[in-house]
Order: sequence, then C-alpha cells, then structure tokens
Amino acid sequence: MPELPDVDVFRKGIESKSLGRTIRRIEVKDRHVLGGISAQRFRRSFTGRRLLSTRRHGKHLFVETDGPDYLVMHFGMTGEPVYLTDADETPRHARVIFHFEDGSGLVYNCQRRLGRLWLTGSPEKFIEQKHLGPDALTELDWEQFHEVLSSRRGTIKPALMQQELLAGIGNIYSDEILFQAKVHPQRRADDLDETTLRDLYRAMRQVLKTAIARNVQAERFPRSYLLRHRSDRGRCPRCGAALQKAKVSGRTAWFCSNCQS
DNA sequence: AGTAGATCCTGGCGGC
DNA sequence: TGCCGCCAGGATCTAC
Repeated sequence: MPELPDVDVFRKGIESKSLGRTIRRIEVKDRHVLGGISAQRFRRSFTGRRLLSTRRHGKHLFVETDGPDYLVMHFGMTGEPVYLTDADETPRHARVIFHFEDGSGLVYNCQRRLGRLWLTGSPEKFIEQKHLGPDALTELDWEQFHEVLSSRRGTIKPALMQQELLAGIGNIYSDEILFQAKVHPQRRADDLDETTLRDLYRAMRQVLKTAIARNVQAERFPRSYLLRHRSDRGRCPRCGAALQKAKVSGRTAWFCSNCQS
C-alpha cells in the first residue's frame, strides 16, 4: 500500500525524527526483510553512522549516512517507519530497530514481511539495477509521459503501475488518477488521444501532490476523491452511481462505469 | 510485447 | 463458536 505519497510522508518523518542522529546499535529481529545481505554485514555497515539526508525515488527511500553505504527502504504492502523515544514500547511487527545515541529509535515495522531493506553505495546504481523508471512526480515531464504511454499496446492501469515505466504508482493511486481523468482502467494506453493523455498526466500530478499535502490521511482528502469511497457499497462522488469493482491484470480496480469511458 | 497466474506474506473477515 | 479459505497488494518469476 505504501505508494509514492505514503513513502514521501515516511521520508519527511525520518527527516524530522531521525536525521542527524548517530546509530549506536542495530537490532535485526527478522533477517528475512534484509535483501540478500547478512545481518552482520548490515549491522557493520550502519553501526556508528550518522543519518545525513533522505531521498525518495518512486516507492523506494534512500537514507544517506556518513559512511560509504546508503540505507534503502521499501515498504511492501504493510511496512512503515515507527519512531521511538526511550520510553516507548517496541511495536508488534518490528523487523529491524535502529537505536540512536540519544536514546531515540527508528523501527522498520512490517506486518506482512513483503518489504525489504538493502544497502547501496549509490542510489543511481540501485535505481538502474532495479530497472526503475523516472519518479512519477519529480522526474517525469509531459514529453516522457507521452512517449512512454502513447506507444503502449497494453491496458492503461497496469502500465501506470509498472515501476519500470514510471516509478511510484500502485493500485490505489492508479485507480484515483484514472477516476480523476475519467479514463476507464481497461482502456488500451495507445488508444488514448492526446487530450486524454494530457488529462491523465495532469490528474497524476494533482493526485500525488494532493495526497502528500494532506499527509495521506484519507479523511482529509477531497470528497471528490474515489479513495474515500472504494468499498462494496461505495458510490461515485461525481454522479452517485454504484462503484464497480473488476480484476484488471490481477489487481482489484475500482471505478465508475458511468464517468469513466 | 504484454498478460495471466503462481508465489511470497500475515491477519482479518465471511461463510458454514 | 471454530475453523477453513479467501482476500488484500507490491514485486518477481514463469508460462504462454
């Protein structure tokens, strides 16, 4: 579930709660979440290091340290950072805990264990190795967006979600963007005319920015957003019709068949 | 080239 | 009440 806006909010949280702190000790409670690195190597790389800056690319978060390695975080479906003061209890699904010298802590919490932590010497190389496309909000301009999608022969929804094409959009926000742009999730990408693609690009930027500005709290989102209504008895906030649910390339897509053509 | 389907993963929920 | 199976969905892999 953590998509681009969620990860950006996580990033800001880490900035304000953990930046500048020095790691005194690292507890790897579940080595399963470490992406192909041993717990020893992971601890050795980051113990004694200070957190210097953060950066987000799509759904990935990079934390720069004063050592040679960046910490890379991906949150899967249920991952989140949790910030501890010395009095706080460890959350239930703590997988890795960074204890800082001032007594505070940063927990990588992840219920379903689909998220991962890595280390990398270079975010650019990491992005390249993972074949991630440009960040949907900060890197993808209209020309690139047009180029990527106007030649796609497949369905629009999975194209928006494909991280190799553009990075950051998942199931929830692809539905929202398509709804705002009034595009049916099952339309072919190369079938959309220039104007519709423009609408889609504009909706993408507007939705992502709004979600970040509202701190990804659904109750603070505009009423006109699909996000607040995607449930079995949900109605379209625009026309009032019952929302439809369909499997589109293996994912549940919510949409309004009246508004989205 | 693109999609479908299985897999990984856990917990909540519907159905019987 | 108790248990089974389904579903959520991000990413990755295989098969077509």
